[in-house]
Amino acid sequence: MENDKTNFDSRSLDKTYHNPTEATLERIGGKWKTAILCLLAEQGAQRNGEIMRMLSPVTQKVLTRQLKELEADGLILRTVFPEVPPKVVYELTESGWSLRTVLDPLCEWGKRFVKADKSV
Amino acid sequence: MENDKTNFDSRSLDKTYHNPTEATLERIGGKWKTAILCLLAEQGAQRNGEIMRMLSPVTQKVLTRQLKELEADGLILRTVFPEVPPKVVYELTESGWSLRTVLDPLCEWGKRFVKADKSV
DNA sequence: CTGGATCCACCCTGATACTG
DNA sequence: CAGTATCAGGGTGGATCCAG
Repeated sequence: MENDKTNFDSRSLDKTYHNPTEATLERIGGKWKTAILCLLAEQGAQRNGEIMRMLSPVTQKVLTRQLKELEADGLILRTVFPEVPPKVVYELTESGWSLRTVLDPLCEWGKRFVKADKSV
Repeated sequence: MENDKTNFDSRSLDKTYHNPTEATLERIGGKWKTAILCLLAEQGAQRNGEIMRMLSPVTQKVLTRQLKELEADGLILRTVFPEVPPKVVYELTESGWSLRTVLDPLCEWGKRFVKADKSV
């Protein structure tokens, strides 16, 4: 009755993809995931509060979920420092770093598209 | 009362993106869009029925919507041949072709991830 | 052959309030 | 500071029937 949060890590087991791109998009497709990954890639390890501030209007709950999913997919590493007050740091894993080959073009194309869109 | 279908092309006007990647993902993020784009990139121009068969369990309505959105975003070109029976051909535009720089890494990473996932 | 119209169901996101 | 619980809303995919 409390394992209704683990639905996101069951997809990688039985899912059949029509296209390899689906596998990627399912992992970075969350609304804030690419922003998180880019942030960690550019700024290095960040605390929860830092990420929250950088992503402006994201709520704690949603951010936590995105982070948990990213962690479950092995893209980021979550480290808890046993201190008071609590301190949690997120950073990219090796697999997360390998996403730069995906995120960079994604970012580049987005910038070009938006620019072209405005110039019309 | 009949313009409730144009909601998908209004996002590019007022949307503020937290990250350039969002702009890209919003255009290729549909469930079948990457598959469509990859298909058109690899197989060239295709008819509606062809695409439908290639993407197996997609329904006509959903496929049509994805195609319309891709067309509205200027990624594919829709050509109607005034024949009986009707013949409609979809093909990539220049902008659509430029997406290969995004789709290729997306595809590559997906293949590697799935493979690594299974090898665990 | 191609595409529109409905109705439906699910998932994801978001707002708020609360806990350690 | 970090995370959870609950509830509500919107978007999106899907099944089916209908039309040119």
